[in-house]
Amino acid sequence: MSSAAAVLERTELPAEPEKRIRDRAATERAILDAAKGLLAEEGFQNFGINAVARRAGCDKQLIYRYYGGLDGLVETIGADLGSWVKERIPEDSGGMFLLTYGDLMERLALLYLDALRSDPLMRRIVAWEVSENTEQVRRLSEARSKALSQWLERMRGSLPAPKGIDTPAVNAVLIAAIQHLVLAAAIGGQCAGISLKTQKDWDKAATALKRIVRGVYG
Amino acid sequence: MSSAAAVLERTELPAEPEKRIRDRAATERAILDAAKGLLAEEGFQNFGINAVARRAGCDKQLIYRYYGGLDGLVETIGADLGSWVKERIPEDSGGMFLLTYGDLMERLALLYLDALRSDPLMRRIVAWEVSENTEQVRRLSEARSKALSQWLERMRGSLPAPKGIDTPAVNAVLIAAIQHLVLAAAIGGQCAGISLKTQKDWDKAATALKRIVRGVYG
DNA sequence: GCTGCTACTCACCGGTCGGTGACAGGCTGG
DNA sequence: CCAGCCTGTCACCGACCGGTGAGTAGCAGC
Repeated sequence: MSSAAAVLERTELPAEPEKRIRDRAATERAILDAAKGLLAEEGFQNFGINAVARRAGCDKQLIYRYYGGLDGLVETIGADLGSWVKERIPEDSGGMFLLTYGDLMERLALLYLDALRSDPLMRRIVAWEVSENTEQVRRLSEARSKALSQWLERMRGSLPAPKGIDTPAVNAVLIAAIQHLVLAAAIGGQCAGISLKTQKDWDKAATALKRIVRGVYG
Repeated sequence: MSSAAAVLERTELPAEPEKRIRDRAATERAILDAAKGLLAEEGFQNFGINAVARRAGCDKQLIYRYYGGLDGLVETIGADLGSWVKERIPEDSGGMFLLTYGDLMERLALLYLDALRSDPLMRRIVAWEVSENTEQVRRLSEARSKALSQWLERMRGSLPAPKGIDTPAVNAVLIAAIQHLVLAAAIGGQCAGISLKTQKDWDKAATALKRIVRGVYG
């Protein structure tokens, strides 16, 4: 074992992440970013103290010190979900007037579909929610659903709900459908027999979704 | 350490599962049952060779020998899913005539909802499918979707599909909705803001589902 | 009784997990 | 200058993981 080999190995390592030296804020950020990235890329299966510390390039002890362990870290991620919503709320109505409840829900469904499709972290969190029933997941779930409902509320504005329809139940079914479609697609590229890989596939799914929304809400 | 203590401990153990002695078939069955039970009760998180062997009351070596490891065992579980369908297919039409495609899909949606609700193993498998993308899960997923599609096909009979509607896409959305509702309910007792605990909650969800089906298919 | 096969158990491997305590080095207030 | 704090490192713990090789109990045929 020559020192040359060691040097080679070192230089081969990808982008030695610029040693933070005694900069707590930067370290905390690195840990949080590592946690979010890891969760988004690997899922909750391999999400653990050791993995996060490895990815953040610091000692796991710091995670205990700064966040009080994995639970605190997850809670911090949950607290960030509020900002997720804010980033993704389109403030305008996309240039169209939402005259009816059907208009609103169609737009909302399609927006939510795209938002979830383009956000691996959120997808992993949703998958986590339906797979494990621990305290940390419950808290995360609560944060997510709160963020979502705020989003819905904001989109809804002052539009009156249609009479004679249990809108919360119907909307829950729609949301459930969207979430499951996106989860299944992200994992296996298909759901219940239809392929969900290309944009064309997604267009068909979106059309079906629109048809369903219009079917109930007109 | 007196032998009395050992005896006490032994008698305290729950239902010492009647030592199978050199009965390979029984051992194989015990392993398979343990695997299914463990998966249904604990989920895929803690599903491993050691846990299955512990529950089956035998050495994990036997799992390697008889099933070729966890993968083979999972595959065997998948093969059993066909029988799951057969057990749950109501051969009659529930005493009603299914005149339209809407009739069929409504009945099918409600049946699938109840079937999933009452089968923890199937729920865990669905949750697994949207959480992990390994070969074993893919195979399991394939077996499940095949069993499901056969079920649908059998229910459908010779009813013509409505024109002008992308029925596969619409049905996929419906199936997705059902699966996600049941998964979310089984974990947290709610989904997208509505509670899913009591039978009354489920009635409301079922009504919403019916309304949606009738909205698209008439 | 001996041989040989099958069913089965045990002990151990390397590795990773979450978690903790001790310690080194730099910065800061005095 | 030094004491004390803060940041970060390191070594280590017990538990569990999947996986393997060696060894043991029970039964058949001869």
